[in-house]
This record gives sequence, structure tokens and C-alpha cells, in this order.
Amino acid sequence: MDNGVFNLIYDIVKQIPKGKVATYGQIAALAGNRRLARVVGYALHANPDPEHIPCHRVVNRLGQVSEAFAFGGGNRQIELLEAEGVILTDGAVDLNKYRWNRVTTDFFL
DNA sequence: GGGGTGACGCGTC
DNA sequence: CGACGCGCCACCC
Repeated sequence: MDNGVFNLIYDIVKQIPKGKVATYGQIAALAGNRRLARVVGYALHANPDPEHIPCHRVVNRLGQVSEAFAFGGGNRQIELLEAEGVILTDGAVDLNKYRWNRVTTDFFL
């Protein structure tokens, strides 16, 4: 079943609330090791369920979206984020404000 | 079955 | 301050 971290990554990405963004390292850290960031990127790259996996809410530690975003093609990711209320500055979001804190979210929950 | 790469992050030179 | 390599896991050839 979830023998791999892959499945876990999908589960975490699905938990990202609307209007917030998470970094690959953040997800990787929740998955077990922040070094798994590469696997996170690969997992999103596979994106077997884009309708349930908001990969567009996942950005790198710089808050910038991947230019190699093959999810719909082009900067589609940016438009999706703005549609959720996330302001993008030069293709990057303010992680200080939009970074999804699972701990904080859990605190509010 | 083995080797190389990748939508990243961080440490070190 | 800038550039390079390493580490991790999974998938492709």
C-alpha cells in the first residue's frame, strides 16, 4: 500500500488549505525527511490525481512556481493561485504570509 | 539487474 | 557573494 513516501506526499498535498501554499521541503519534512524534496517534486510530476492534488499550491522554498510546470502548461499555476486569493509577486508568493503551517493549521483546528 | 535522472534543499568551497 | 555537490526516493532506459 503506502510502502513508499509517494503515497504519503499525495496525502499531505491534499491537506493544503485553499489560499495557502506549501514548499517542497515542507512537504518533504512532513513526509519524513526534508531531503525527500526531490521525491516530492517527482510525486507532483506524476500527479496521478490533479483534481485532488493541488500541485499548483506547491512551490519551491523561494515561493516561485516551477517553470517546468507541465500541469496544464505554462504559468497556469499562477492563475490558479491568484484565483484562490494568493497574491503572486513576480511569479513568487509571500511565504511569510501564504506558507502553509500545518502546525498552525492544526492549532486552529 | 544496473545506472542515470529529476517539478528540491542545504552545506561547503 | 557566487558556484558546485551531496542526499534522499522513485521512475525510466
